[in-house]
Amino acid sequence: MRLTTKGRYAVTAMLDLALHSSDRPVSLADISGRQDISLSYLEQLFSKLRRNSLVSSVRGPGGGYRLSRGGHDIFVAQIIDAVNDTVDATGCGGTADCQQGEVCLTHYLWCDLSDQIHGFLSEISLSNLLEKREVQTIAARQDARSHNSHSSLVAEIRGDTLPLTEI
Amino acid sequence: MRLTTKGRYAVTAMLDLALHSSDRPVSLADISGRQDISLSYLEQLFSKLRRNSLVSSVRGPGGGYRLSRGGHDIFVAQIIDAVNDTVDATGCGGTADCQQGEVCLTHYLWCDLSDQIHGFLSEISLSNLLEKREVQTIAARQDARSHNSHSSLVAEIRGDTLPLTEI
DNA sequence: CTTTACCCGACAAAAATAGTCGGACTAATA
DNA sequence: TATTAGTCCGACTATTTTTGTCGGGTAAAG
Repeated sequence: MRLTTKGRYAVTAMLDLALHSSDRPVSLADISGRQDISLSYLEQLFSKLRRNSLVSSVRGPGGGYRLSRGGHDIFVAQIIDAVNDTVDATGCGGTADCQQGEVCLTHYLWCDLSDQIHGFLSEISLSNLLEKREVQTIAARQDARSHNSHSSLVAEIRGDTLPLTEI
Repeated sequence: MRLTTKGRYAVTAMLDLALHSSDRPVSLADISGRQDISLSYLEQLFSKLRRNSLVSSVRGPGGGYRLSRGGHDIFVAQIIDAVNDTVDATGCGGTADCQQGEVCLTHYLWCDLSDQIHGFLSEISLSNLLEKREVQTIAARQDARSHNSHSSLVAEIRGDTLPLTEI
């Protein structure tokens, strides 16, 4: 599990897709214009997203992409995994022949940590983000003053009460 | 919040330090030998760890590094943050002048997601890992057969019951 | 049959990662 | 006091990943 700008771009694009989905598919040019991601880069990302059956494509004029299933069934972790093809992450995988036992221990440790984050992001669906985001959009227009009103968005989604100490 | 091998190296090294801490400080050469991380790279990492007051150093023969405070008070998130100096992460920070409102929305979305992960990793201390890891070491020696016995280490630590679907 | 889009592979610039090297400085100890 | 084991530090480099660009395909609508 890696967390880089690549995954962020993918999540952003997928959210844009969910946000603008209707009867007509959404073209990458539209997403590119709205989200300020280069068209060619979007093509690469969506190629992977399509191969991982997160989106389906429609070719020709008026074509574009659609979510392959409902936004409630597409999770942030799936999107990030789809664009991060190098799932190796550790060097020695599974049957690990790292020198002594100790190296393997920290290796396993990291895998567990990584898996936990994965599990965490597997709980947040596109719909979760979308629904809250719509509310947020309206709220942002209504009181365009308090710049910190977004700070517990995901916490609200998950119903957590984490204190989120000092980022 | 980024999640790369750099952070993994740092966490691994810090865990090694906690594991071998006694009256005498631990030299980087020792950690390098045990964890198979190049000495020079460790020097870079520990330079940042020291500047972030996660470790303290003792120079001269018999010198090395010590945890600056108890392992129960050092958290995974702090270690990862310490070695990832580029805390920018988003391009437009805070007062964001991204084109329209929409870009800012996904921007904020990602910040929230990132903050959640950060909060998550802020709950796991070095001691948490160390304690469980010792148990794990013994367990690994006892039944060196079932290769999947490590799969819910962190879940156990946090008392979660996440189903950890398909990694 | 032209246009609009997806599709695809090769290429490339830029950044981050991972590691090297040489030379300081510091303090224990022989 | 000379040696030695360690941290410290900056510069340099190689490799990989990110972030694209480019050129040419293919499919389908009008």
